[in-house]
Amino acid sequence: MTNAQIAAILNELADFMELSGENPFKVNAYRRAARSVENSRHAVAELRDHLEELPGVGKGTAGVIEEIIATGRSGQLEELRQQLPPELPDLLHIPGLGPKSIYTLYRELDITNLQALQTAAEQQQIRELPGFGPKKEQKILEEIARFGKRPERRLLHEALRVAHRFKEQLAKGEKIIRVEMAGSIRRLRETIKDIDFVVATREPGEVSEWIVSLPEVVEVVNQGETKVSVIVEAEGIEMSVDVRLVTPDQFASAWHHFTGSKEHNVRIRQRAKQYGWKVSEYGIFNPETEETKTFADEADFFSHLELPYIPPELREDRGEMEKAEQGELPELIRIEDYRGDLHMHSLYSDGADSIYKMAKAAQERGYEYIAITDHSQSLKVASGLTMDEIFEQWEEIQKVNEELENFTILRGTEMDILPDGRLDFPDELLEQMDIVIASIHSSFRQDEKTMTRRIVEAMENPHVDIIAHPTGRLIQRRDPYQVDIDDLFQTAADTGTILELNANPHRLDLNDELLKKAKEEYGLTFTINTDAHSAEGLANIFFGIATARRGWLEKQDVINTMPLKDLRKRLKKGK
DNA sequence: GCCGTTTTCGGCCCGACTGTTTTCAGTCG
Repeated sequence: MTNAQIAAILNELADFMELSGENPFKVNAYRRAARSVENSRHAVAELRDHLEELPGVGKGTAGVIEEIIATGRSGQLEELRQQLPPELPDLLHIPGLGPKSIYTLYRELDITNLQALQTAAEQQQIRELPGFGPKKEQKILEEIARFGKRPERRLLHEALRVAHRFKEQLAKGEKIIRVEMAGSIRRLRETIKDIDFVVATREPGEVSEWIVSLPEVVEVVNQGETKVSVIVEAEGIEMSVDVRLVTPDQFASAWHHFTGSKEHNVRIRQRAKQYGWKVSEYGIFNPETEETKTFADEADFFSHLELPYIPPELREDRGEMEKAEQGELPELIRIEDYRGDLHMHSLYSDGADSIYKMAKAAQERGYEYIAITDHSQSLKVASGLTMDEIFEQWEEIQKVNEELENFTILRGTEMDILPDGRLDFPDELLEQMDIVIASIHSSFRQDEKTMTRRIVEAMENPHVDIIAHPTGRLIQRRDPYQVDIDDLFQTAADTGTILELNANPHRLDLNDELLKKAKEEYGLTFTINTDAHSAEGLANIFFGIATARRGWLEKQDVINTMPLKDLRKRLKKGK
């Protein structure tokens, strides 16, 4: 039983309890316990009688968790499933419908699923219910029509393209004093549901009118004095955008508030409460003086709560508040610390650019070195290199190296780990390489034992320096391989193998949570690489650094921050 | 159901917006 599986059952339990009108604080307690299980650094299934040490887990939820671990199920959940239609929680995904409305619809009209909801709305039955009306009925129909059409979440790189474009537009507003991104896009989460902006202005009414008139706005969802919600189309992508309008002196508080996360904000409010203050998007209210304090910037805001500045990427309530209180926040890696990209492809395999062009582009980015790591012979779909082609490539690398000043190209390979666990090149070749990356590109569906064995054996080879994209997931497209991640981390620690954070925005693999776990529990070292297939692809390092920061990585955790001499030493792995 | 440097009860983050009301409930972030 994984933490995620246990948490999923607790969350489902919370959904059903909410729908059956259970005390909201109780429902919230289950959600909190679920989150705590999910974020635990330990395998909760192994915790035994230490369950109640998890924050938000007490006697009651501990009992439920024990039952889930022992039987894989929850009697309470089964019971609720008997009492309520099993598809009812699906309706919670319809925007504008919450537990109260759904329960009313079920009780009064026997609506148990999406289809029944649509039929009832079309037959104008919903408008007759207390608390409902024609407008709500219409909105339900619109949301059903939209349901599943637009992807619920977009990849960060797509969302950022839309956000940058729309921000440029907003910045042109005459009455707009300042505009910044907030929400999950500012925290650089790997996927984004809607884009948040905070705008400072003294003329909110006028600005709100102006925003909805912008050419990128294709639909106005709602519009008030302090908030405008619209659908924006830019760069061929439609996304929902929320713009919050505040006065200039409220800006810092509002920016923090709308950056979230929700969970982080809860912790901030709880801390303020210890001083007897109330935090809102407008500032920090002191009931004794009846004054609302506003702030020059976010650092000022945090400092009023006697906290150091917490970077947006950490604001997830994954331990940042505790560390901030103790003055032990990590000094997160920055893009300026990055000296060279160690995983990229050239024309020799499936890349679009020559070695020279890749090197030149890297040099222009301020790098000191790169590694050319084309695919190996078995990966025929990507024109993997035979040994003879490798030797040819080395000659070209040497030539370009002589041509470029203060820059070094390392001889590397991204070598396939074959389905039976063998490596695609013999040791005699590997030992002549400057850098050897091993990775999986075939037989993704092997069972956990086979897959784990396959990767572990590759790490045990003294010439394999790096495992690329260690879980193989493609965000929202392909699940990770079945692999025992703790085995993998332990072997990396034992053998000195470096795990990659692949910066491709579709991969981001290892992800933020696994990075944090690998660092904290196993003390691993990482490499961040773009896996670029063209010179432009090198720019994706932005997403790698973003994910590394979300995974609490510091400069010293990442080999790409080392000077070349130290890097070469680190790559020896006891050879 | 959880929690406690206001500790075993009585709170639990806070405010905006919408659609339904005629003073507010439900939803959302």
